Amino acid sequence: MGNADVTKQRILDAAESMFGTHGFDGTTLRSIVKEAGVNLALVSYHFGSKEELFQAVVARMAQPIIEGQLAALKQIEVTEESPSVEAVLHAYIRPGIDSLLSDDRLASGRAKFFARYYMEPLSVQEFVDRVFAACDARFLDMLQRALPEQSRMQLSWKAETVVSVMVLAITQMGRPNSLIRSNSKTDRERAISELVAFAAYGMQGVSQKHASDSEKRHSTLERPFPLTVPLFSEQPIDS
Amino acid sequence: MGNADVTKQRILDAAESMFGTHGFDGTTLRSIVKEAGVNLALVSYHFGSKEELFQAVVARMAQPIIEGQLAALKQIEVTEESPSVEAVLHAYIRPGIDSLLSDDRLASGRAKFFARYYMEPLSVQEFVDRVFAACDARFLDMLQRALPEQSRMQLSWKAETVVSVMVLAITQMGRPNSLIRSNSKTDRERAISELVAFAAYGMQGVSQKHASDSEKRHSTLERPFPLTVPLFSEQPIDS
DNA sequence: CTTCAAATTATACATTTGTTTTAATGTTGA
DNA sequence: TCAACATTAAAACAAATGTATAATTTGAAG
Repeated sequence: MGNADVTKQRILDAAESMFGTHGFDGTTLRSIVKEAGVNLALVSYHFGSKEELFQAVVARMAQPIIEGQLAALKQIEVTEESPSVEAVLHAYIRPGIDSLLSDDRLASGRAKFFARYYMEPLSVQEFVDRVFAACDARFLDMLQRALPEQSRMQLSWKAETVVSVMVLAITQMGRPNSLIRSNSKTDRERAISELVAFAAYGMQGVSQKHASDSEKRHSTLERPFPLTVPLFSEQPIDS
Repeated sequence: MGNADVTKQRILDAAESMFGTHGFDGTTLRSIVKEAGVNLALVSYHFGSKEELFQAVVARMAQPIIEGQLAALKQIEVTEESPSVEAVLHAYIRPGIDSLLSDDRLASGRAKFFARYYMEPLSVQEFVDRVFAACDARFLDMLQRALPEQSRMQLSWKAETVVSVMVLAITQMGRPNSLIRSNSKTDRERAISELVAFAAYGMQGVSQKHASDSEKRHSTLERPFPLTVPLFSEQPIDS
């Protein structure tokens, strides 16, 4: 019935906040149900176990992010022949920021949760990786098209870095001297712009010392700017 | 006596690994003493409590990092009049990477621990912040000298970002497509160079949209490259 | 109103946890 | 040798935890 769904959402809300603040092991089911204002047994009843509840929280949070990212990537595919680094990064970063901060009531806990589960134990990390794997792979492909001169390995660790930076920004939101001062539209927009700029510049950074590595021949430092690299390689991203 | 110190180090080693892998709440004292091969009561005997043991682990790990960073910063102060962004970042990143990965036997667990406690609950984070506060403040001051046109707020969140990126690199060490493939001197050197390059470029990135903010007047994008504010000799920061 | 399955509650239970204690044994320097 | 420190073993304990169960309430269909 409809009322059961309300209860499930209440539990998910509380779990999201608690898991984010105290981690998986540091969170007790009793603290969750207390914050949710429901009975302890309802967790088992609706979700089965603590672990399944955790997975439900991840799934609920990941869905709008992934959907937004895929939509933005598709938008780029159809509108731009050769996407710029900024465009790709923007397509990746904006849905993350917007989704995580959309619900004012949940923004803080949601940010903490998202940040935390990137550092959780292997089992948790692998689960999260699986959830985002398909979307991240497509993002990486697009990034490769925008930066064809960089090796896959370089792009890979830099892409992970972008995620980490984005998560950090959300986590620190509201703290003094943080990038996102408040969860307002204007602050979010500025943050997205700055994050994209930071990441785009960083992506272009190639070590001089080891620039003669096996995988790459050119250092972007040796070439004139523009960040935006013209691109002809076709290979459309399949569906 | 001397033997007691050995025992304490054994406990600290095991605790470092366990806390890193499973977090504070996810780690039991019994698992620690089992891995250390000592008796359970010795934790209370030598450290008092689980929390005090944790603090001891943090202190032991932070000390060489902070010492290395301060030494490198001092080196810059005396040798260069106007330090480059790269030099400052190098002074910050190298001691972190080197210290954390110096002991092969502990490298993996130490990296995990270091990465994890940046995402731990408020109480833990505040404790860690206190440990690194003085050193980080000096780093930020030096960075301000290298990038005088950027606001303190911008430098602050970007500096935090540098830490996060460094930690991420260490955490992912050894994984496929990660920046640090193995804990060898050459891989470390390359990683440091690439991290510095990434961070230095990112530091220069300033959002175009909001470049007319109250705090800053110039966008680095509007100026001709070079990233490097005058830098003549990249002399090795030895140890 | 009755019925009945879904939803919720209160309670119980077995485990694990951090911590402490007691007793015995080992180690080391004076 | 003496004495202080270090280590081990075993046990105990209260508190907290995830989970399971039986009882109760709810709400809508018949």
